[in-house]
Amino acid sequence: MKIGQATIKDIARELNVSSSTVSRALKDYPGISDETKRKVKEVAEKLNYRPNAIALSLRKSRSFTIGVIIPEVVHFFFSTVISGIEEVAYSRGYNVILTQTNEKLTREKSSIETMLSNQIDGFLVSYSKETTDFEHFSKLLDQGYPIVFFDRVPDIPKAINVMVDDYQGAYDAVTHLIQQGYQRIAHLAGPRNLTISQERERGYRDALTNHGISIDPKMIVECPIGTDDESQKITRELYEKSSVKPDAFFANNDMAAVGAMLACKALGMKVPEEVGIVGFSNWQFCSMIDPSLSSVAQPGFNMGAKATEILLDIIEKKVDPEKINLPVTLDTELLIRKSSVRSHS
Amino acid sequence: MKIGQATIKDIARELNVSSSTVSRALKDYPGISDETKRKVKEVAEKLNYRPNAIALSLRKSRSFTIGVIIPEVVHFFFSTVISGIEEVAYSRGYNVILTQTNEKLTREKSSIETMLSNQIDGFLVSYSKETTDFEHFSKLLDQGYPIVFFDRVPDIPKAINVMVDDYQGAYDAVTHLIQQGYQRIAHLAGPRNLTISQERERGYRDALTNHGISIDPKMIVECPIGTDDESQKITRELYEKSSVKPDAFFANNDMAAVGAMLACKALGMKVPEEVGIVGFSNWQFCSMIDPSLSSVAQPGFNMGAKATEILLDIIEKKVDPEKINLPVTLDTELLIRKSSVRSHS
DNA sequence: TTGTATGCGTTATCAG
DNA sequence: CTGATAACGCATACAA
Repeated sequence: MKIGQATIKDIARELNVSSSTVSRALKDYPGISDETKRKVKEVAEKLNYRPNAIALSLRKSRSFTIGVIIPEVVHFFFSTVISGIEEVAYSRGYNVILTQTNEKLTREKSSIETMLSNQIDGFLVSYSKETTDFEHFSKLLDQGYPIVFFDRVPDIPKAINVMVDDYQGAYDAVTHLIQQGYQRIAHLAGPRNLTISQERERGYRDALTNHGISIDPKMIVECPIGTDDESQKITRELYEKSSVKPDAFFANNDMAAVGAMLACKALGMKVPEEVGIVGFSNWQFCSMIDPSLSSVAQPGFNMGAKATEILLDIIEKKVDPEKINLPVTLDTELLIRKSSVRSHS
Repeated sequence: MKIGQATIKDIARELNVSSSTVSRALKDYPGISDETKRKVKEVAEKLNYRPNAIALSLRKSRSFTIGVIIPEVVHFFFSTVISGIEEVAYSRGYNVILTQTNEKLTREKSSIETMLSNQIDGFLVSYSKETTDFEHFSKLLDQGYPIVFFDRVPDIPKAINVMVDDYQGAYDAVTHLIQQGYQRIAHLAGPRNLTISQERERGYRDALTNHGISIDPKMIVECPIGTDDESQKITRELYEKSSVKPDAFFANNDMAAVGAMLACKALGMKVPEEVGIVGFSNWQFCSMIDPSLSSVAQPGFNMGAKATEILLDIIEKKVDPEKINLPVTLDTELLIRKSSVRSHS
């Protein structure tokens, strides 16, 4: 009827035994008669007994809950990561508490506080765009809290970082464009304070350099927001106000790539014949647009899964945090579609 | 140093007072000297005291945590809903525990069990495609657990349902197609056991009927999975194997709409000149594809926010569940883009 | 094989 | 104004 859930005591009373006996019987402790076990389990079933995880947490100082701090839930890549996290956590019997920071540092901090209050066993975090100081994380690490960072990872001592090989992904993408005969490849860069943006830019630069193409700073434009509108505007300006005339774009993300594509089309240029485009992330829509968008696929699900596995291994002391090969890097995969392939050079 | 968090007892010991005094001082109870309060707070600060939410939960039988059960995280609409949920929960001081069912009934049930074990204060659920029997929910409702269903809602007593006006959204979409001069409008329907699919189909039917167009059962095809591949195949078959030749599609979701669009293009038909297409959900990619896809926008964020507000109001007894006007329906908005607009009939 | 006592961190109740 | 005690549900060291 009402909410009063049955407890161990209720079972004990019903059977005229002590609650410790019930506790032990329920967990198949050695040294409890089969007869008692049977009866206890029977009554437990009858009363619809369900262990109180809160009481357990208090007792064990373990909540079997991990906290996930993420910039935005409504983001294809992050939602994919969450899915991987949830999957592994579920299979290993852990709960997932989720908060999004909306890219706000204050919210990042307050979420950490709340989660600490709730005695979570560990953190999985991808920090906000506002976060430039990592003191609040360092402190936790120093205190011995298990944290695994993913995707957006800080460069601080003891941090365990799981990331994709952004550098290689970018390098591959730009090399591909070069091989397709594109000569003046622009880069729509991401927010400069994020390591991932820096790595992708580095991959872009090295690919050009290693293929004997000199780097033109005007060809590198930052798209701090990352929407298609923004990059559409930036792309238009690149052609109209500047002397550079890119014949290809390597974008820091797919939205920016789509913006560039739309802008180029609007300016009367043909993709991929006149302009080649490659994005980053491989969002769902890549295969649905026309021409379909080549993109560097990030293994979001795997990243979430891997980060969670490491975190849980640390929590359960199956592994020594000091002994993990860092950083953990996952391979990207360049998916070549129509937007970057010229039938003939 | 190590994990041992400071507790009320630590503060009490440090000041040679009792823990009850500390507890009261921290909460600004009347009847504690300002002097004591000051000192307690000072030490609390110094020791970096943080209340143990788990102990509080045990004491109060309230966890300030709500459980969200959702089919898939990696889904634009659902991720939007989660965002709304998280936003409201955060602002009202609640945690969000998240699980995805991957459309599996067994997982739905086991997630409920886990959450009950964790003494969550209430549920927000959108059930799985496999769920046809709602006994597990009815039982909870009968026991007085607060549950608010959203999007995929069951037709059972006491259920509090938050949904979009799928009927009206579909009706508007089909009416729009008719007004654009399309005559043979097909419907790519969703899984039949979901109310939302039924409602959308009903809207489709009524729109046709009310505009004097008779309904051809062959024009209604179920797309149980909902991927673009599936609907691409189905669309092709519609033209090749069947005698019906639709000149428009109203799809149960955007992925299916894209599939239809791709299939039509592949068959050499022009969109929107020869075939009009309208989707449902207004995923991000709608504005990015060519031609841009008209779609019925669902207020996902608002749905999550609204559902959470209702749930928390019930939990905090600010509102009597019996007195809520049901169902709670949110308006859709038809976003007309290029895929359904003929310059001239 | 089972029972008793204690404690996890907090607060409500009752005394003083 | 403050302290002692019990209780939330459970697990375990120690006794029997």
